[in-house]
Amino acid sequence: MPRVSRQQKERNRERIVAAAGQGFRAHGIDGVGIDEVMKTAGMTHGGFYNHFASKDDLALEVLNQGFTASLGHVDALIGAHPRSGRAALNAIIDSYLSTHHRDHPEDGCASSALAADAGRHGVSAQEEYRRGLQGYLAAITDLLQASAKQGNVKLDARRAREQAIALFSQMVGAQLIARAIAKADPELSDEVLASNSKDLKRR
Amino acid sequence: MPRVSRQQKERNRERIVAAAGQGFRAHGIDGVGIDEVMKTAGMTHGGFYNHFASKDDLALEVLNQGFTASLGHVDALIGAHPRSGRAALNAIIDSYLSTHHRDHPEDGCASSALAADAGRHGVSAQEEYRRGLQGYLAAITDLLQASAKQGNVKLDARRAREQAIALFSQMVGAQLIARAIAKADPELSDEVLASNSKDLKRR
DNA sequence: TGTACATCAGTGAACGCGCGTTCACTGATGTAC
DNA sequence: TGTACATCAGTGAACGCGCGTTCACTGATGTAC
Repeated sequence: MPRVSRQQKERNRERIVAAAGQGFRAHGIDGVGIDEVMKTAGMTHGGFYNHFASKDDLALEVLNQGFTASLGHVDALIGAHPRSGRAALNAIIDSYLSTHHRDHPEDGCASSALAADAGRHGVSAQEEYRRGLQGYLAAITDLLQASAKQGNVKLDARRAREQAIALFSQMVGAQLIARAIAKADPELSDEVLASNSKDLKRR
Repeated sequence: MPRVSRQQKERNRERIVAAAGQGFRAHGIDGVGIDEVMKTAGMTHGGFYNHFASKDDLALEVLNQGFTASLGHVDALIGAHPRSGRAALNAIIDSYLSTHHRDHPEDGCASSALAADAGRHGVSAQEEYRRGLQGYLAAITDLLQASAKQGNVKLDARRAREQAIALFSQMVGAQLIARAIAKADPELSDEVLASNSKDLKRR
């Protein structure tokens, strides 16, 4: 049957990245094979190397795209609350700490799903992670400043960034812990999400 | 040469668990093989199955022992500050968010090193994680209540637990993020630890 | 525009390696008398 | 206490499987004229 048009090739590449993104997030980079990724993308494994030099190369692309997608989601939430930084922040918190996000890491934030993988991978994977992280932090810092301004509270840039880091760290940790016990103790897992959500909104 | 005395066998088992604990924390459960664990423990791989039924079985033991050890460390820190819950809390925060802890996951907290692994493993691994988590939360809840009492602040049990969950989640998230970018951007990694430390102590 | 040829995306078999697990063997340990 | 035998912890080779990667092949796509 092959060969396939340039356009089709590009579509296929995107399907591979999408399939790998879901698989890697759900089961870790080492937890999913090329074979499975390609099958999910609707092809056989052999063609993989027409698109990527190696599995690591794919992982970099997944990190890159994953953060872009997540940041898009954050921007959409911000756009839905144009008048209030606080409301936008709360929407982000609710979305991030939802049970749905816990139960569907494959469609969720790359930062929580792949933090451990990035820590154990090479510099280039960490580069990608870093880029995504900076994006998140910038967005949250802006919201915190907007929110402070709207509430007539003083908040200098340094302090806003500090708080953004704290807030994001807490969301990531909460999600990881909630997932780590989701199967064994759903109630405790729910409690972890709920307590963090309450605490974050009180800040 | 073998066989070996009962006592020696017990010692060997402990060496295996210790070696696996360090390896698993540093590289993930899937990142270290039986062969490597046994070599580190000073034996050849064949004897492994005289001690454990499977690698998963070993992983459970590692989780179990790992949390016990970490909780012992926390207790020691608390013991060093018998008069002040706040001082003990700050000591825990400093220890947890130290660059040393970031750079030596193999000797560090099982909760941050193995959260992702637990989330992806079966119910029994999550059971162990849950047991350890409850231990941490109980210790922190107590400290928060002691600290509040010493400062003549009202803090009911439910609220103390809520804060303990938030605090611990933040520490775990901070460490995971710091590790995820440690090689690619040490400065940002340091900033993540420092900002979280400041923020946590302000609470 | 049509024809002839080169390119190359996807296929599926195969390779090589690592890893979890098994097994026959050995000889020191533990035990029964 | 000593002797004879059974047990079994560690050894190292081997097995089997999965996974990342390679490769010869095919036939549709892209291109040169």
